[in-house]
Amino acid sequence: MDNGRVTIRDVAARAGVSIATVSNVFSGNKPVNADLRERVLKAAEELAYQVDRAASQLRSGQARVVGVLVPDLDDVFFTSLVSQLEVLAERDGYDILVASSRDDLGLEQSRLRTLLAWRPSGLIAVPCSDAVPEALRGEVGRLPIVFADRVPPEGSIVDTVAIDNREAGEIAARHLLAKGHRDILVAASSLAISPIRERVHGACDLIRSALDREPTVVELGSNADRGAATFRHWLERHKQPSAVIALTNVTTLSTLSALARLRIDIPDPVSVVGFDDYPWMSARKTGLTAIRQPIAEMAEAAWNRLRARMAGDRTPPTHSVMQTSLQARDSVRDLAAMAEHAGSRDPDPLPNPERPAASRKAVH
Amino acid sequence: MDNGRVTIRDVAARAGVSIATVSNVFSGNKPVNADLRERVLKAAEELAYQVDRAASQLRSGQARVVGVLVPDLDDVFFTSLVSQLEVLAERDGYDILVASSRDDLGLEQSRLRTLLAWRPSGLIAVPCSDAVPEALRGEVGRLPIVFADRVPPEGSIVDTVAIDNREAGEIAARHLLAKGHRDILVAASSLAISPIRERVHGACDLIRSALDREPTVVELGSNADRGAATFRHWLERHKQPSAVIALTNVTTLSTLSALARLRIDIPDPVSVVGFDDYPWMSARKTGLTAIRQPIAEMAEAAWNRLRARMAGDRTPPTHSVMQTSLQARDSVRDLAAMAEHAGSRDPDPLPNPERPAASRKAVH
DNA sequence: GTTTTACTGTAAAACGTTTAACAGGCGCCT
DNA sequence: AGGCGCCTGTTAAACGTTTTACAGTAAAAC
Repeated sequence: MDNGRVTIRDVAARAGVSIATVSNVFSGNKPVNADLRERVLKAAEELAYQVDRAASQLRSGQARVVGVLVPDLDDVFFTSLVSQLEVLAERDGYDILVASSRDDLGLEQSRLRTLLAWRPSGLIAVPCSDAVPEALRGEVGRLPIVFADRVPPEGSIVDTVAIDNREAGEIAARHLLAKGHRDILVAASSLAISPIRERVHGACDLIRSALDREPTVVELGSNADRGAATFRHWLERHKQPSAVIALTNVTTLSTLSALARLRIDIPDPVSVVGFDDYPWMSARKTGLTAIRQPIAEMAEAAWNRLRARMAGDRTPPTHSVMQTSLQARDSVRDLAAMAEHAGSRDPDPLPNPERPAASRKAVH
Repeated sequence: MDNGRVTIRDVAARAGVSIATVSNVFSGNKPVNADLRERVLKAAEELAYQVDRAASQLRSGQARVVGVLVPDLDDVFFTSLVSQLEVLAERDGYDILVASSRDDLGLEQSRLRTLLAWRPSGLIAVPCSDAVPEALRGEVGRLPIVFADRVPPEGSIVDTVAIDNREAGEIAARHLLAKGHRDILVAASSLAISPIRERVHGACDLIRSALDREPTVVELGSNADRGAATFRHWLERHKQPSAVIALTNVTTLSTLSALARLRIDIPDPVSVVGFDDYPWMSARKTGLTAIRQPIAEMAEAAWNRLRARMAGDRTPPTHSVMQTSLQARDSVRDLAAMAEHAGSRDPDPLPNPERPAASRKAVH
């Protein structure tokens, strides 16, 4: 109380006990008699004592803080992830240090280094490349690490949580094919990002095998505005597709912006399947049909894995793969039904060859 | 190198210097000879040494970490703020601990306490009530604190950064009045939040003085989906307004969702002025007219204030007030022009009595 | 009645830094 | 030549905890 910061010593003095006892009361490491505990808590309350985490961590090696690294804090997908993780961490008494790599490998390096300097109990990262970042090399065995969303397709040396990206692409493509679309454009953010590549492959392979035709792929980047400009440009000098699959929430935005700007309506003449599921997607006259990622479940899976590792689990890395599902709304036109109608065939409005996408995880 | 964690001592040994020298090389507190510094850096490099922030902070009292508390990490406005702050913090060599109060006073208390336990160098908070949170009482003089966005209207004992909420409401109302709207509904998130109250007052006062009529105010809460349901309910049992002012990005979403669900078009029969400026607002056929908050500038102002305080500034608290501006797009119908046209008067399509809203800050 | 055992509390030694106090070397001014 | 600063480096003492080793007491076992 002398200089302003009240320490364990002040509390001990006021309660008339040793500092070890105060420590035991707060850390719960050793049992302490009920009335003594009372005295200590009372003294602490009166002095507004708070254990100093730096000191505590220095001595014990236990940090109760986890680092969270994402590529972009302006992308709702990542902030949703962070939001969920914050809740889970808080529930378990952890704090989170968040850092953004802005999709830059150099920055990722340095952000990771500063995160590691805190000696966190764990790390959840959405890396910006396929490889394990250099800064993490030395830590792989030691520090609990979970990679989320962007994970090397061939499995990894650390625990991972991601969706089935290939399937996500397939679901989108299958839906459009079922609705009779044949001229499908695939809008990706960047093919340099492996999960995006997977989604593209999922969509393209399916389309190719169904239509025997190679679908066009455009890269719109990770910025909504620039992506919109790019896509507008593209639209102005190419034949209009009958449908576009946007493989990212940002590319969805880019796609919609460009179409809006060119006054091209949805779903006629152009249908759209978007990615992710956010409130703005249903806050429009023609609600957006989209591939839903189970973000909450991903966060939970990542957190649970991290918890297990932090609790000492030394089993080989696991790779959780979550299922995506199609949230059907109004942005896809049913060309098939129209064709049938035109040909005055059987009514049978929805010949639905889609398989129901269960949203549960499969652990390898 | 023995147990796995490499310390300053290992580096000192390998470089053949004292630990103080190593410390000086890394902290830069005292100058150290060029070749010695080289030796030290080389040794550190080889051992992959990283200074332990807990130990460093314990001894020096310097944390190089700031706490960031927001009410909701699922609200784009707050995550945008966090995103900007992360960039600024990174630039200046700080890390950020982020916590969400989920708009709950009790949780805010406990989150603040755990943030404070880190002995951060500063704190940027968007509090969930008007008052200075209990947990911060003791820190007000000591710890650099900046409140953002939600600040007590009468000024505060800590530095604050916010927009001119009253004016924001006025700008929205003025725009609608200028466009000939007379039946204006004000959609707020919660009147318990003081900045929202201010925005409501700004809009209502202006409308009242222009029309001599009390506008209706609805509270839609801070969750987009629940707000949409609430608003839908409201719309079903009240006379349809000619325009809606949504005073929050979330209420904007709620408003649009409800209208979309009821198949009510925008801007005819219902015009909408939204809040904030996000990509999804222009990714629609009728782009959304909205009140733009200068988030980047707010973050910068908050950070600069915090930096100054952290550098020892002891002057009385300042209160930055930023200007909002109207981003006009297509969601407001010009009833005035139509009326004129109908009366076959002068063409004069845009009698625009709005004052241009400069977006620069004023410091009190 | 003495020895174990169990239980609680304490003293003191860490933890890995920073920093105050100090020491040695060298140039500079009387 | 001796004294004074300045520069650079070292030693050792913090910082506020946790934790190990130990001591004292009471209950249980012999």
